[in-house]
Amino acid sequence: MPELPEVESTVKRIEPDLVGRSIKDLWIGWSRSIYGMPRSTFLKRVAGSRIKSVSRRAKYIWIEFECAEHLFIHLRMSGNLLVKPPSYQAGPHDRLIARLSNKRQLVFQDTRKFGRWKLVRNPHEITGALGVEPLGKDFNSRTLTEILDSRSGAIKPLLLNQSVIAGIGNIYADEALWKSQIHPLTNCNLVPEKNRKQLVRAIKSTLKRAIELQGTDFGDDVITEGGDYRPRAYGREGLKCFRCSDSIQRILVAQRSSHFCPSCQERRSR
DNA sequence: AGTCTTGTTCGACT
DNA sequence: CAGTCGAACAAGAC
Repeated sequence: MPELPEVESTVKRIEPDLVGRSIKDLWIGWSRSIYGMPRSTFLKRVAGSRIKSVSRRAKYIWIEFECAEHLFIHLRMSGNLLVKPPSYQAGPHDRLIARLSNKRQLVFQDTRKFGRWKLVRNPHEITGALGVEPLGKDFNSRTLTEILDSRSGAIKPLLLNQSVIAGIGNIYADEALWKSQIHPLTNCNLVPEKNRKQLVRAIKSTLKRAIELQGTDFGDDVITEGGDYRPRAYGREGLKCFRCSDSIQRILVAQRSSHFCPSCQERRSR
């Protein structure tokens, strides 16, 4: 399940193969992977235009063309992007393949078909809806405090709200809360001062560490490959907490499974 | 064969 | 407006 670290890793991996190339043709295995336009329109709009940059904003891969078109790719649950040699033949989970000017192929694999490619002229159409970048300078204990004090609900759904903080998903939300010892149901405005500083540090360090390790690997996930990050809380229901050896619990918070240690993540709410 | 799980977005509702 | 809830998306595990 690609979140910010997996997206960042993907960008770093494919960027060198893409910059300076253009898209010559597009093979479509699942047309709904392209958001809101037919292949012909997509090709017409980027025809002959070289890729200027490949970057990341939140969980989006952002490909900018010299013709000032912007392609935003969201991997959702099972998406992955790979650059393959000219001889590569489409596999069963390949949904889109862009043939590049150097004959290599940008392959979009997506078992569950939730991922999307969206081409826009105005990048603000996508980025305008996104909150602060958690690894950026303007995410710090002062800005987090402003956010927390203006909210009444539980902390966990806030961390997942992309219009507030953009890029954290279910895995790293649980990880950051475990690290800063905050119960997922704690009301935002009741998070103690000292835990707020810890939370900012926990979010940044967890995301950075996961980027270094190229994300999290789940044996049961078909596509998401590689990563060496090992969760402390997420997916560890019934296993021992690495801090206090109590048993990690799983509960539903805003319909999302949330993993935490009942002993060292004290609940402050109600 | 049916149920459950998974992350995100969106619309309906309180 | 803030927040919750359910639906929808699709496939795989059991």
